[in-house]
Amino acid sequence: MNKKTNIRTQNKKESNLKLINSAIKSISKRGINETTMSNVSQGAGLSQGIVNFHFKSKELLLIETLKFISNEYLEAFEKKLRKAGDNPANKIAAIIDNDFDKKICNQEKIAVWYTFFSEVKFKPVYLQICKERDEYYNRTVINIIHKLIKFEKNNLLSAKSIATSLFALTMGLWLDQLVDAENFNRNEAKKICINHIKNYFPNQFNKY
Amino acid sequence: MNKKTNIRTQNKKESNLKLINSAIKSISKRGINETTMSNVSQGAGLSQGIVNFHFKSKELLLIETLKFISNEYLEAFEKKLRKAGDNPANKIAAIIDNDFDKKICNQEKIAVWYTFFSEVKFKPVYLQICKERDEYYNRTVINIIHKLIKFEKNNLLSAKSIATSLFALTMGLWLDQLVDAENFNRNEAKKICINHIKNYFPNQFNKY
DNA sequence: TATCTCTTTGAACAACCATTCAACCAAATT
DNA sequence: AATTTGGTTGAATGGTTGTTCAAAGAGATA
Repeated sequence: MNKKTNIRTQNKKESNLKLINSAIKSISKRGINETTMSNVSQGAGLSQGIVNFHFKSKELLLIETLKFISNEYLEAFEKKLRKAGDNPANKIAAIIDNDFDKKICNQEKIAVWYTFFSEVKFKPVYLQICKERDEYYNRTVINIIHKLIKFEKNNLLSAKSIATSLFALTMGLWLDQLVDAENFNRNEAKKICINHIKNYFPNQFNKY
Repeated sequence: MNKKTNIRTQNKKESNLKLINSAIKSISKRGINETTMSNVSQGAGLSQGIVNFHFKSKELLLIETLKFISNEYLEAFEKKLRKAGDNPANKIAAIIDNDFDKKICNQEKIAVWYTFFSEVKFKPVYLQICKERDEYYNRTVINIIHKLIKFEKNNLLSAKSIATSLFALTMGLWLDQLVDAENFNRNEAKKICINHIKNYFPNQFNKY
């Protein structure tokens, strides 16, 4: 029988996904320390020992969970970029749009991101996964900003610094959603980012 | 005998401080989950049961630790502001200077901040302490920006939004020091912040 | 249908760690 | 000097939780 239509393989994949989603929910609700194997398996509607069967250990489950949200981010990022066409200003706008899209930027996911951020200093694996995402973002943004600079000289900051600043601004606004949830506003956040970059390239962002 | 010169009271205070500093070190090295009472007491050169005597519980030690770095931040913030005089641009520059001062912005302290940030969602006490700091920062910055706007109309964003953006940018750059430690540069970070605000008020920041 | 393979169950286990506390000791009070 | 007060010690305790694994169940194979 074909491995892809194999019911067992399919079920296993499903259980895997259920467990990761349950882990996301639990981490965002309780944090990593108070997320237990019981929590995760119960949340997935499965039994105690199952997480160890699927992921070997709690640590490996956490790593897969981080990889999962990282991939989710990157896929959405690429998709929005492809849709944006060739215009560099539109591309930047698409990236900002993606970063504050409800699917990416919501209490649950942001809480999970920050849980992992807080441990990158002593968990090299977390650091590597986060860095890969960051570097991909930065490389992409730097390339776009080079094009913006070509059309509109900017003598205040380098492309690299502007990319860093946009990324930092985004991460900081994400944090706002955790610390100041009631006042956080997705559109306001987008506006802040757009204006930030518009200040460096007023002509190319005049329609925003 | 006067309570302030009382040797016991003095020693107790010293032990308290030693324990909090040891907690900061341990959290920044291992995170909260793997910071044990043994770790903390040993790091302070004291014995096992002592943390419970001083702080009642691990949770209360953590709360005091967060309060400690929060106060440290606010005190430095106020001090730098007082020194800056009345000019609003100088005041903003002083705030940025403080945020990336080595005493405030270093791997150890930032790691601790982010550890607590990551738990504000399910630890109301952490949230409250972080919020108090944030709100103080924001109120102060908004007031200064109102003055900047008076002298130099800005029709892109409100004072509130500009304050939010500066704070977010700062928090995001702090995060950079954790995730991209090798490339993080204190002066570059300052420059990014200054330029960000300079873009909104070019005339008042022309000397920066 | 019978056998084999892989997933799931859930009880048992072992390790870790926050907390407790009786005993000790040094400083304060009388 | 004698007594009281209160900070410190470190071993013992108890609860929590990640991990293991034998048994069971369900799908694949022949």
